[in-house]
Amino acid sequence: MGNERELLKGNTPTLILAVLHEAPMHGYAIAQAIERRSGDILKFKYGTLYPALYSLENAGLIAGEWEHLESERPRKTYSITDAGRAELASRTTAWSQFALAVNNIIGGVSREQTA
Amino acid sequence: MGNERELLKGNTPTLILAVLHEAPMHGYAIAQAIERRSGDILKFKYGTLYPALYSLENAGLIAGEWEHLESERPRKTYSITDAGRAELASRTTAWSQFALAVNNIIGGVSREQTA
DNA sequence: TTGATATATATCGGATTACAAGATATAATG
DNA sequence: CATTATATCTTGTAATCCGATATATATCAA
Repeated sequence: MGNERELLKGNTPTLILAVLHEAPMHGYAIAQAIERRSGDILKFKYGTLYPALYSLENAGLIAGEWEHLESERPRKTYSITDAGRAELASRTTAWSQFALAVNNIIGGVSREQTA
Repeated sequence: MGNERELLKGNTPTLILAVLHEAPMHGYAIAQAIERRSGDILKFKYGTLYPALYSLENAGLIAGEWEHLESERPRKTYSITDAGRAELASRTTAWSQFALAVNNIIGGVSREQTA
């Protein structure tokens, strides 16, 4: 029953939008950015990442463009769209409310532990 | 794409263990306690609750006992076990780390909104 | 040359999870 | 009598993440 991995569910699009909100990036770099910024707590798997990118692009929240540079593998760089920024705002609000609600319930437990 | 419901994924057992950590309760009361304490942000559905209770009982993290009171519907009251308390501690730690990691990534966005 | 490692994208199937919907049943209230 | 609140339970569906696998290039070491 120790599946902390389930915690990620529902937050993948939020995290992708959040890193693209600061700079356009290609898939591999997005995964690295999330890992680095989370202090290696969140590890993005490629079986999760790429389908999520297609879904976001399909929904018009991000826009991808292929780059064919010489002496490098072709890669697709994504940028956040206006719709994506609106979605991000809505999702960060939802996350804050959710996190607050969870803390209200488990708060007593963690207070005990640190006491 | 507006499924905040997915946020709950993986946290259901944590929330149940957290409320049972304070007092034994039967299923219906657990759902109410979570709703109330979350300020009505978290709404527990019974198709989620009861399977989760069986799973937790099966794993030895909670213990259920039927009460057959006169002039009342039979109901099953659950208590948290020692193993459940250990699991709760582990899960609250995992949650705190996860929430911190997410905030590290989306933090910039919410700071913009409140600025 | 060969092997390992890092970069980079992509797909499929399995497992887990939450929820909607519906069934069942009692007590209290209008 | 009808409705609402209480209380438990099951089934099927949809969503999501991840492991595994495949492809392909560049670099570095043995």
